[in-house]
Amino acid sequence: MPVTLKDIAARLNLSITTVSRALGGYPDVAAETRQRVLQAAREMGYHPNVIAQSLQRRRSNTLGFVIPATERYLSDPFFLELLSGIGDGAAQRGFDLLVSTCAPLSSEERTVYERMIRGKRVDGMVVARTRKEDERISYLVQEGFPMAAFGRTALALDFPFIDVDGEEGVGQAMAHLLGSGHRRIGFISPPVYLMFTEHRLAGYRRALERSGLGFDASLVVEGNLSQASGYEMMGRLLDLGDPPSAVVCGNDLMALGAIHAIQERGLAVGRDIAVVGFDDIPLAEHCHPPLTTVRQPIYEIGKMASEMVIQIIEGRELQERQVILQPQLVIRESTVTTERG
Amino acid sequence: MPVTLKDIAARLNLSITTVSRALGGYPDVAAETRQRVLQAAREMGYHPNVIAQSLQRRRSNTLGFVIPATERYLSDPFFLELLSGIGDGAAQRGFDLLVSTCAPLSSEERTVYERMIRGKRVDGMVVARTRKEDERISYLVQEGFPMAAFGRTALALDFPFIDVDGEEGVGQAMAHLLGSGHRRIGFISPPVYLMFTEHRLAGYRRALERSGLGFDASLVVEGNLSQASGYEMMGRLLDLGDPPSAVVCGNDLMALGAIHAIQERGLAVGRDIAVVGFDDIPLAEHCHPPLTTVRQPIYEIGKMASEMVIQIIEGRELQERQVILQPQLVIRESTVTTERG
DNA sequence: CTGTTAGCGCGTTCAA
DNA sequence: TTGAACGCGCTAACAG
Repeated sequence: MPVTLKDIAARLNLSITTVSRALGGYPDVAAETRQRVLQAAREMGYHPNVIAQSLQRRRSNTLGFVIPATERYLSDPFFLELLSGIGDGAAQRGFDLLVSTCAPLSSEERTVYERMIRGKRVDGMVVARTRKEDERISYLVQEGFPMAAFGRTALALDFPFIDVDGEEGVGQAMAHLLGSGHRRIGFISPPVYLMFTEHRLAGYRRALERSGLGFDASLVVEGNLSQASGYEMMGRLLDLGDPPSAVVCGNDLMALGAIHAIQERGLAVGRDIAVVGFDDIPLAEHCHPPLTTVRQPIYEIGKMASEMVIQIIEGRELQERQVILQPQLVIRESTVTTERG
Repeated sequence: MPVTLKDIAARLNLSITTVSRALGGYPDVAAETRQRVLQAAREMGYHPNVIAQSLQRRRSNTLGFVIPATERYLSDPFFLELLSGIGDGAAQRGFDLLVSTCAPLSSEERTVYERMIRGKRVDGMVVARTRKEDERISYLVQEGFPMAAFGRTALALDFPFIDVDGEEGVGQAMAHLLGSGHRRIGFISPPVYLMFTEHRLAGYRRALERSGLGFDASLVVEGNLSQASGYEMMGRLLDLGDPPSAVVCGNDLMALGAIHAIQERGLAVGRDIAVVGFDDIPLAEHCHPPLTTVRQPIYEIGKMASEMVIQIIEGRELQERQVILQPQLVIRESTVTTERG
């Protein structure tokens, strides 16, 4: 049986309240009494029952995060990095993290969020991979529930978020490719329902227009962020009568798939076809050739997001409710022509 | 304010008890009363307070999982797949999942486990990446706390686990390489403190001895499961006066790093040097060349593990307390000589 | 400085 | 079939 305040109180002939206060570090407790309580607690191996504390304080000290698992075999390292950022940020402030997975846009999604929130399981939520019309966000905002998102939406809603300027990021990538002489540049797009797709596509489009090349819809294909889809979509681009000499991918995973497709056809990535990704997951550095990509600090964003939610939960004002970070292009060999492929 | 049983009871002029019973599906409630309660609950948007339920039932219906995060930027897709398996298995049985990250072998590790367990936050734990002397397991066994592990230990402890026969898996890989004519085969080992290292190394060693080649310690190097270390360790093997013509890696991530190192030196993976991994993460199929690897069903193992823990929590007997699955070698182009590299 | 009382929201006796 | 009373373990108001 676990030891409770009651047990300590009984042993010391004190009231439960006094024990609670001594342990809680309240000032109105005799120094000697506090010592006795502390020692007894240690000896008896006391650990507070967090559930009981939560009920009483009406605070679970827990954050919720639902991983939008597109495929059954979820494998995007992106989420793991984000998850550890969120978890570490939470842990540093004494919060736990409750995690679920749920297919985005599915009917259960609402249920999963409701269960966490209405059941008082969590005090706040972190939302990732926001969508143009994001029902998760409108639900949370409507409920007035503490939250922070990684990403914006197209909704006219004011909520706390952190995002990376995807238009700028892809703009940098395009400038790099155009500067290297590329004139036909393809784009393997993420699903259009995602908000960041709009930004990244805008970066692509604007760069083309500014350079006077103009937008060519046949060079844009849509994948689902997995390597498999990057592989497939790159195949389609290569099958074009006049295939592109460079391709920008909506994320690193699709870029890896694209590299595979290119190499499988005996072409050299970098020399024959340049490839750019987005994210800079650790794999990007160690694939072959190393991937030029737009870096976003995923871990840090996760950490910031959980810190923001906790600030809100604790009723403190946020200095910055909406943060847009500037990404940075990391140039590696997948866009460099000296590469042997 | 959230609606509670009390609110429903007040509205219907019933006692809290009756409302609770009607909602809980107990038989001793008039059919008509039940209908009224159900309807009122729906109308008022009632959701049970899970925290209060947990306190009363002395069950949180939550599983705990601590990700052993070796690096700060945790990126092994292995854990994401395992996590989603655990989460799905738990969700199917009405359990939530509480997740933390913690560096393995660190001093905080004990604290993290204690916090979850002694605080009654979770009813059971899933442990992954077991170690030869695993303090997490000895702690849990000693506490008699419900748990299931992915992996065995060297401890003389009887606990529920699922594992994959790593000796057999590497044995298959070695048979394949030896059958292809390789005579100098390297091994990029996982950290020796991990239990599965012993099994996989045994498979390597035994195959060499059986084939009469004998074990050569200079062909074994130790990495830390990251691509970066696979890259580095492969470099060391290539720097040998008489480098191996094939290498077996302790996991896929290190294999990807090894491939990078090989290609960077202008050698062709498959033709010049064969590479085998372990895990079959989704990336293995879509790197270049596609990776020959020993497949273990990570998602399914995660699911089984959470199911096992829940069985134990619910006091039902386990049919199989200790499961050892047979892995399967998946042959792809990284070990096939026709590959151009 | 300490104890008594009350209550967080729920489930579970035991009577009626 | 229903309700009153109690307790899960803890914190907070108020006395003393």
